[in-house]
Amino acid sequence: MTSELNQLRERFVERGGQITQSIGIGRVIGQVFAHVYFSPTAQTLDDLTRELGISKGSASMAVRQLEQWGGLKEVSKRGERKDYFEANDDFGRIIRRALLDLIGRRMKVTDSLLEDGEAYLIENGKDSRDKEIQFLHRRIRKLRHFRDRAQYIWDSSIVRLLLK
Amino acid sequence: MTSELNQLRERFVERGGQITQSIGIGRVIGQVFAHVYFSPTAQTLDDLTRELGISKGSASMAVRQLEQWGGLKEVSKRGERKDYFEANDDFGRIIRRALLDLIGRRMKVTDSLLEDGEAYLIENGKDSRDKEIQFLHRRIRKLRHFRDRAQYIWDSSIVRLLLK
DNA sequence: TACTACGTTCAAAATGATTTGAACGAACAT
DNA sequence: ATGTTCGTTCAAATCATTTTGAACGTAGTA
Repeated sequence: MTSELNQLRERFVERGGQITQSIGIGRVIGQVFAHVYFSPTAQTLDDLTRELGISKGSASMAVRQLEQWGGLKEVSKRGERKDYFEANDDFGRIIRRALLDLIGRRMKVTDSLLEDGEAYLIENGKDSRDKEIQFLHRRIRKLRHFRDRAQYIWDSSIVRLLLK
Repeated sequence: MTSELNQLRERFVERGGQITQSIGIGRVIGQVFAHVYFSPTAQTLDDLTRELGISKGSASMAVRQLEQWGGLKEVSKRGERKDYFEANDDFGRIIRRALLDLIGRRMKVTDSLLEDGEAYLIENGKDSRDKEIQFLHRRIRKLRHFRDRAQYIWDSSIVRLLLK
C-alpha cells in the first residue's frame, strides 16, 4: 500500500525529470521538485541524494536553482542544522520566473545585434541603390517588428494570466 | 563593403545558432534559417554546406525540419535539379508551429499520469483517513488545475496573438 | 582549540545530443 | 544502359552538457 504510493511518487519524479530534461535544464531539477512536491514532510539534501540516487553536489545545485525560481522554500527546524525544503505550489509564478530567467537574458544580446545591424544599414544605405543592402534592411526591420510585438505580448498577457 | 555585409550576415547566423542551441534544438537549425533569411537569393544544400561549413547530412536534416515548421519553403527553378530554399518571414506562425510540435506532444503523456494517479487515489482513498493519501490527492488536484488553466491560456490567447 | 556535520564548488568523468560522412537510391542525362 | 548529380539515412565520431565527488569553508559543539 505504502509501496504503491511510493511507486506513484516515483512515476511523477521520473516524469518531472523527463520534462525538465526535454526543455534543456537537466533532469535533476525536475526530479527534485517532483519529489519534494509529493513529499508530505520537508526534505533535506540527504533525503534527496538517498531517494533520488543523485550526488550531494547535484542536490545542492538543483535545490538552489529551484529556490531562485521560487519552486522550493527553505524551512528551518528548531535545533536542526540541516536545511529543510518544502515545495511551493504556485506553478504560474514558478514557471514565469524560470522563463524570465532562462529566456530573458538571451534577448538583450540579440537586441543589440538587431540595433547595430539596423544602424549600420541606415548609415550605409541611406540613398543606396544597392539591392542587397535594401534587402537586408527590410529583413532586419521585419525581424525587429516581430521582436517588439513578441515583447508586447509577453509583457501584457502571458505574464498577467499566468502570474497569480 | 560586400564583405561588411557578409560579416553582418555571419553575426546573425552565429546568433541564430546560439539561440536554437540554447533552446535545445541544435545549432544548425538556427544557422540555416538565419543564413537563408538573410540571403537575397534562394539557397541550395550545397550553398549551405559551403557557407556554414556543415555537412550535407546536417544541411538536409535542418532544411527538412525547418520546412515542417514552415520556416523555409522550397522553390523550384526551371531546368534545375537542385532544391532551392527561401525563408518565410511569418515568425509568429513558425514559432507557434515549432512550439506546438516540441511541447505539445509531451503533454499527453503527463496528462495520462495525472489521470491515472488521481483515479488511483480516489479509488483507494475514498473514505481513507490516511494522511498521506489525502496529501497526495490534494497535490495532484492542484497540479491538474494548473494544467487545465495553462491549456486554456495556451489555446485562447498565445495562439491567437502570435499567429498572424 | 579541535572535531564534526553540514553545504558548496569546480575540475574531471560520464552521459547524452548533435553532427558527420560513407553508402545508398532515385532521377535525370548521355 | 551507364554515368552523374542530387538528397537521404543512420552508425559512428564528435562535441556539449550534466553529474559526480573529493576538497574545501563555515558554523556549531565539546
